[in-house]
Amino acid sequence: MSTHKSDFLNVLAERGYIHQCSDSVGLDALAARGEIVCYVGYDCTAPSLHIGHLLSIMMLHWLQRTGSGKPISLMGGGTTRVGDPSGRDATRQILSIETIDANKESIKSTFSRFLTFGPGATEATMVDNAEWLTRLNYIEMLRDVGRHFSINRMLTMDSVKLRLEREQELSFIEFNYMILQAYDFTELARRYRCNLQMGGSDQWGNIVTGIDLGRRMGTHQLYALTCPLLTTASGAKMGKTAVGAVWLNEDMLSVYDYWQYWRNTEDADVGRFLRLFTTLPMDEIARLERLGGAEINEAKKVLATEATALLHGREKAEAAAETARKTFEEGALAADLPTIEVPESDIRNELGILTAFVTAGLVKSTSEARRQIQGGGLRVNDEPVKDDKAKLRLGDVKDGVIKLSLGRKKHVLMKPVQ
RNA sequence: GGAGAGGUGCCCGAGUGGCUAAAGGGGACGGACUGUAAAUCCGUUGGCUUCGCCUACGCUGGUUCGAAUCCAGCCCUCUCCA
Repeated sequence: MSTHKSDFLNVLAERGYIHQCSDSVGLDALAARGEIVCYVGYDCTAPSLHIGHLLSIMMLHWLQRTGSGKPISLMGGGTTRVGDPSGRDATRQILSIETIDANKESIKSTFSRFLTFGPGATEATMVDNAEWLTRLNYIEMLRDVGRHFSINRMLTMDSVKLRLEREQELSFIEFNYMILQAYDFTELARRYRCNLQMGGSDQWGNIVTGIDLGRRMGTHQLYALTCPLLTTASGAKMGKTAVGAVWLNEDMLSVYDYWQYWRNTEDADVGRFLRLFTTLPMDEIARLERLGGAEINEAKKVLATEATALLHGREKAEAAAETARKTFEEGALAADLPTIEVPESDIRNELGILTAFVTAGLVKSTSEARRQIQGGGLRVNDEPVKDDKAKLRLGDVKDGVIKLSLGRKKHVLMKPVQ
């Protein structure tokens, strides 16, 4: 099964991370000598990375873990000001510099969970391309870099071509994105002897453009490695939950909800996700994958706990598992469920059921609450709500809380406080 | 700058004066069935102090008893031409 010389490529291959590679033989040789310096770029378009970024982070993790080289996580403080058109139908909203900087700060912490930072040969580094991109001079840039780009070829790149075919606007600023990303690659090659860029399969064009630019500008040989764009077995894009995107920052998605996301994996995805999103040994994964029928739920729990432990730490992951066990398997009240506090006087004065569910954040509006009641989707202390004029009273408080539920899976505890 | 096409709810898309809170589809949410899965079936999908009221079809005005639908101006997108 070991088709490569290096642990790095063997691990990536057997776990299913590899989509395309510009030169796997050449890259394998570098990896075997531990000479890879690899970067992945992350745009700062939101205050948190999400589950879609996880694959490339895991690849950096494995690079470090196999001792094959040095990971660099590049914050796109500069490129985010331009906006990547790849995989986008419409122009990105141009973000303010303050927003980008705030996002950048908020994203950074995620990496320390997966990578060890430091000056060593296999220790990770974090850089921000604003550092060099914002200092570029337009005319110099055109002369030194721009002359290496052929518009003819740029127009054939998917990120550009798709826009044009769909008759969606592509602004000049976006058109420049790939030039900046290509330039980043050469800049990192110069500064850190970076020789590999990884990313999602939608980044292939941008990365290969960078390799090309490197050759024309006389850097050492550069390599590209992309991971597949993930969808679930039934074809849906990954990363959506009831709550919204699956964020990696804890303040945007609770550990419990993150655990739940993995727990609800489709049967057909369990093996694949165990390989991609946990670091369990392959034979253990093979064993879990063989579980059939209802037993596969055990594998899903392992997946959830392992994946959560990587991001949030084992202690929190196990607490989430325990909360889920109490809630689903015992039907008991788990104190760790999301809790909101309300003044006790509100409940003493009888809180309207509609308002209560809106306050708890389970529904967006009282109208939605009404509809959910009609459809039988709201419960108080596990009893279905039948009347939209019902009130919460002090008598509903059990063990200090009132349990509000939307559907079978979403629960919020309402806690009266003085 | 000129000519033409177009801007509808989360998205796609029908609708060319009242029966339109706006067909149909997708997505999403809920219910049933299960295994906290998938598939399937059913329901819901603007807001509120909900047997009523308010807000909504790019924006602003106008015509009309009545406008998403007609008129005027403006903004934006696309195609062709200069």
